[in-house]
Amino acid sequence: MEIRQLKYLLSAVRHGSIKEAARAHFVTQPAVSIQIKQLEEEIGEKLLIRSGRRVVPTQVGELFISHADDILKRIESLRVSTEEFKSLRTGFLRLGAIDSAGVYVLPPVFRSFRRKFPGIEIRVAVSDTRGLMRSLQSGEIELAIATLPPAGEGYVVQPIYRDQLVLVANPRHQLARARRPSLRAVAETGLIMYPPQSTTRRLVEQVFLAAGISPRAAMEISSPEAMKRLTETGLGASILPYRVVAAEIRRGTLKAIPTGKTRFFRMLGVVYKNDENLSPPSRMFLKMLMEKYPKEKS
Amino acid sequence: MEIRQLKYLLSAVRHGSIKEAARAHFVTQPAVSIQIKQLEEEIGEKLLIRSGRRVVPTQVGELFISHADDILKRIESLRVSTEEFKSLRTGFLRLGAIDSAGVYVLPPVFRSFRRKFPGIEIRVAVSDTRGLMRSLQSGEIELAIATLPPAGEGYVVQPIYRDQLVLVANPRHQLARARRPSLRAVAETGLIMYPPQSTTRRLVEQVFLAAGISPRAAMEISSPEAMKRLTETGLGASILPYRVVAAEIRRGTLKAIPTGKTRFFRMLGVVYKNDENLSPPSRMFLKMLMEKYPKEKS
DNA sequence: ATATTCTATTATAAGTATAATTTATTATTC
DNA sequence: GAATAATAAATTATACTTATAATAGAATAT
Repeated sequence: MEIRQLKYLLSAVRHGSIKEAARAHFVTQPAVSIQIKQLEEEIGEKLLIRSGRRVVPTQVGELFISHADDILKRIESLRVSTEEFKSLRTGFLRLGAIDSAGVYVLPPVFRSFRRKFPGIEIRVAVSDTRGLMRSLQSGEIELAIATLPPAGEGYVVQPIYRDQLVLVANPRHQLARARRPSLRAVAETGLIMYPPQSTTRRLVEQVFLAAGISPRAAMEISSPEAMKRLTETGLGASILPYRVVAAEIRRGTLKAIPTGKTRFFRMLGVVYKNDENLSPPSRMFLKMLMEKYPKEKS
Repeated sequence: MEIRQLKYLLSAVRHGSIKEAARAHFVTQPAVSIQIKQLEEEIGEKLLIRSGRRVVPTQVGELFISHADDILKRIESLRVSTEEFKSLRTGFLRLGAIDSAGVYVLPPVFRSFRRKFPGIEIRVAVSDTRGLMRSLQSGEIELAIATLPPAGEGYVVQPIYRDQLVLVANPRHQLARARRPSLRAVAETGLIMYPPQSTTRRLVEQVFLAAGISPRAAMEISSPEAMKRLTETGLGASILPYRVVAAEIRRGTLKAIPTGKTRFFRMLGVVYKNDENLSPPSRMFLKMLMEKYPKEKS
């Protein structure tokens, strides 16, 4: 049984003529005759009664056309759904992001994506870079906005945002009262830091290590918001994304401490498995993301 | 888009492997690879992610398999329906019925069944309910039209006909001459009854027992026609299906004796093992029977 | 750990077999 | 006798097979 045969049969019954059915499908009359005959042979029953000027379905023929009509409609519906999917009218966008990307980098892109493709459901998983890479590997998400460089091979990595980090402390903290504390002084004071596996933690440590200093962690916690609160409380200084603490600095509850020509920063980037297998929504989101944050040098 | 392609795709996803899908369809691996690739090219989207050891569907792939599954199920259902239809062109309908069902309930259904399916041979075994249940159990018949409730478990039972029973006697019988005989008088007069194992006998006895009376059997015989003849001869009164004695009452050879508010009746119903295993002719007969005698309350 | 086989799976290429279609013709029916 | 469908033979298209290459995990050694 072939889709073609069902189409021809349906057409022949609808037109009441094999000749017309053939014309409707842009084939010759024998093509239709043969296909219908094959179908009849396969099921072992006559489907059409050729009564001279018109062809009419037998009882089994009736059964066939009612089912066939349904089947062909469903095939058409599959076609339509696929087109809708391709044209981004429906579907899912599954991505993951680190905390601060979810808060500062993505929202404007989400907004314009939503406006352009209101039918697509956006699902964001927030985790640290390591967790994101795992989700990427397992296929839970197709895109990850993570701290660069991510661990793992075989990924496409595109930097999108240079995230400035800044040393902050409670204004009455000893570092805040110093004129311009040395890197060594900062290291010895005890910092509130990201956990050891964190990419940002490693980046920060590398800056210290380049100066031959090994920083001491007064406390470790993974949430930047929590780090901020603890720092405000005066538990220690911390090195945080500028955007996370910008409001507090303005308000005066945190003080930005100058670090001379030593600059802390991290690159955020989008990571994905490979171009070929991205779903249309992911592909589109990636495009819009790159337009918003044109390629940065890492 | 071809049925074959949908089958291969579905199979590849279900097995998580193109190789296995090929094996399941008794073709070589490239056959499946190529067909899926063609489908992908036709719709312009990747359907499978070939990630080494396993293949997994893309988002569009998911969409496809859910629709494809449905489409293939419907094609299968068309096949099955056709086969069922074909099998109604020839074959046997084997059923059993109690005497009065064979005479009064079934004939109109037989008539229309015969007209619609002239190629099917109808074989009716007439027996009492117990005998019918045995024949049902052994597979000699697939349907039984019996007195409810039938003994035995694991049967589907559908009531179809409320069979009114009536007390009759020869007009010169002592009960016939009484104004309105009491139930006790009837019991003591000695009745011509069905045999003790008969369902109808038990139903009748229950009515007497409910009034604290135990009826006496003047004679026991299993055929209602015989009971009727014996009653006409004046051998005793009997409680018989109204339809069996309607003509005799009209003719005056039997007299219907009023029993006040005590009403005798029995439910007739169709009994069968279970829906799944019914042959197409039986299924069709059952359908026509239920149309003729829409569901009754027992 | 890292690099290097090994193994299992999928993709590609070329040839073959199968099946669909066309052209030409014959049969059927009103 | 006009119109339509069926059949036959030839052609074209396409699905499949065999053989081989590419690829990605897993296993093994360094």
